[in-house]
Amino acid sequence: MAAPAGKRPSPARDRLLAAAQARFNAGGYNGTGIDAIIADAGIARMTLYNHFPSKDALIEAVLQRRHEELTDWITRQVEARASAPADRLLAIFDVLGDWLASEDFRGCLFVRAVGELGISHAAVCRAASDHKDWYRRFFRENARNAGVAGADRLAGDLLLLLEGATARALVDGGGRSEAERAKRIARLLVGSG
Amino acid sequence: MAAPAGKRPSPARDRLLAAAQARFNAGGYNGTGIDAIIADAGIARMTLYNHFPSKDALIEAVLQRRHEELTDWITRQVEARASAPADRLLAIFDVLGDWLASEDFRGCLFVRAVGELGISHAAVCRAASDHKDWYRRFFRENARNAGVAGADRLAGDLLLLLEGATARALVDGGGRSEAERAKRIARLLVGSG
DNA sequence: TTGTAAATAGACAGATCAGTCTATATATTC
DNA sequence: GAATATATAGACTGATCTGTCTATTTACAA
Repeated sequence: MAAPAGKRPSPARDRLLAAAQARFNAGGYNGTGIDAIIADAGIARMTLYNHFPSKDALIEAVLQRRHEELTDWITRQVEARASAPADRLLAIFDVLGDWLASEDFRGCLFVRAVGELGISHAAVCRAASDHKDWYRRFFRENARNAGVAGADRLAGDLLLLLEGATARALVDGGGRSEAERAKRIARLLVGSG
Repeated sequence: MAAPAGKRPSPARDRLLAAAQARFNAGGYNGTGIDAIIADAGIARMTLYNHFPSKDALIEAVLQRRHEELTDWITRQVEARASAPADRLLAIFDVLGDWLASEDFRGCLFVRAVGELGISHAAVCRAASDHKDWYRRFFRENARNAGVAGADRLAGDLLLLLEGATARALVDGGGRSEAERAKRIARLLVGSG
């Protein structure tokens, strides 16, 4: 059974990344030990280090996995809810509401990674920046396709709203209503473009 | 020389809290060890534990200190920039810009504390919630005094903007322009009240 | 001066951490 | 069946962590 140690998919690697993501989400990065992760994943210690050279590398892989998982989910959810670009600009806030109101919501893994590890971890900062850029592109392209003037500015505005609702939901809960609040403001911005 | 161990001010206690705040800001809570803090503060290990029973208690004290420091500074800055309630609703975003653009800005210590320590630390969650509530009250009272309709809703909206700009600045920098972005949206919301 | 309380340096305990090593087991491919 | 590669349990290292203890020193107050 192949797998060049850290690249290709494998059952153990999948369980490892899933367990690590759940643990990091629940307990933070520095607050989560390797032992808890491998116990959850049901794998041996060396299996982790055969796939990843270090905990830092595992964190980066978790963020990459989270990026794909989250953007795929959002894309599917938005497409299922709206087809017109202008509608999709707002529909993403309904999807956001589902996430913020979900049981295990604990804020954005990327923002938290920058806050906790930050400065010294260039790869983590880049992963977070790339992830947020995905939303910016989502907004900008839908804004352009909707014929909205000032698509760049609008994209930045909507990204700020999305981030704001996420942070508010982390600290004080009420994720659904914070997402609705963001959506209402977004509608105003799209309309007054 | 008095000081009932953990309550009243003392030079050592002040230096300790200042050093702890700077270290937590730069390296996170779990990522910062006691040794680094006492070395920066230039105090003995036991001096810390004479003032605070645990690292957790120190963290809570740092958050309390930060709350007073930050809200005092914002109050003074806003009052120096605007006197009319309606103007103060927007002036706080200029003050925010100064903070987000400052050298050592590393996101909101309260949001980061919830993200990193969260769940298990009730006192930390409460401190963060209380801190954010200060902004909400600031917005709400100024909105009421400005005669704006729907002051409660507006307060929540402006708080979301403030939080969004802060998170955006942490991940991608550009604090000044993110604060200006939030201010522009805020102006729209205040106007369309 | 004498009494009281705080601050000091530094050793220490006990736990936990990331990461390494070994020897065994398992499963696939030729 | 033989060869190859991965997964396994678990011991182990060395570092780091929070928190404790002791013995000394400093400094203020009566």
